[in-house]
Amino acid sequence: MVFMNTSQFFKVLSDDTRLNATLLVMREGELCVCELMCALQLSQPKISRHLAQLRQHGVLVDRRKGQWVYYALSPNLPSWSIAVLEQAWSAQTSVMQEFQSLLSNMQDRPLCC
Amino acid sequence: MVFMNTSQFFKVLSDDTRLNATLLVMREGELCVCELMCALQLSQPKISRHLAQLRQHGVLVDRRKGQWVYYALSPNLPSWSIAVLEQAWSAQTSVMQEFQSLLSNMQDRPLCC
DNA sequence: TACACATATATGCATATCCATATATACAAA
DNA sequence: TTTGTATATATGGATATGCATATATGTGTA
Repeated sequence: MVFMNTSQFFKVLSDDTRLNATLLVMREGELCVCELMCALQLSQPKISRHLAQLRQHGVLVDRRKGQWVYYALSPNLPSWSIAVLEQAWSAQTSVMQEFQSLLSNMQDRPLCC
Repeated sequence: MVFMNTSQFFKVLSDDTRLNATLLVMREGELCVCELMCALQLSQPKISRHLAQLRQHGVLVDRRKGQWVYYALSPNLPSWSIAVLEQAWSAQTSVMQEFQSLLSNMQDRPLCC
């Protein structure tokens, strides 16, 4: 779904799981589902379902590599939504740093390309 | 409710009525309920309910003047949320201009201070 | 002044719809 | 088969909305 109006974009970001996953993916470049499970400490079906929503609304794109599916920010996002995500990051910095810390301490982390 | 986390802020803006009302109020400075009814072409109870939500979440503040209740952006909004609203305006400019046009054509518009 | 009425806004209630979540299961790759 | 990921289903809870009504203020009239 390429087209998205403004309130729909906010709606997609109105859930903590989706917001944190999006910001973490933005900052890290690309993350697979198991990395997000570890960083956000959430169950696999829960993460997966929210990632599907983000994909369906054109916020994230996915790419399978072997057994893993990696998610990244969509290259088609308009500049205003990137700017909104940057503002959200600035409002969330301290929380996001905890997620980054959990991620960097992850055991058996799959190697990104 | 002064404190608001990031996803809650997005949730408040995730509805067209609330988003458009907030942006219009931001641009016009202060608007009463009947002006918003006219600009957004929506019923009074519907507008009133959404304005109440915006007030309860600290996005708008209200001020009664005679029979009218005027709404304005809260002076306590953090800068990142102002920046988000500005981005939203830029994403919505053409639609918002139609609302501004309806507003300027309103008959018997109450005089703002 | 007192009273009736009009206008602007808010709210209680009922209802329909949407959303998040858990559990279980399916699919895909190694 | 095992591991990683997606999805179907059921369920509880939140949300939006319409209708009717309440409240608050203003206006006119006697």
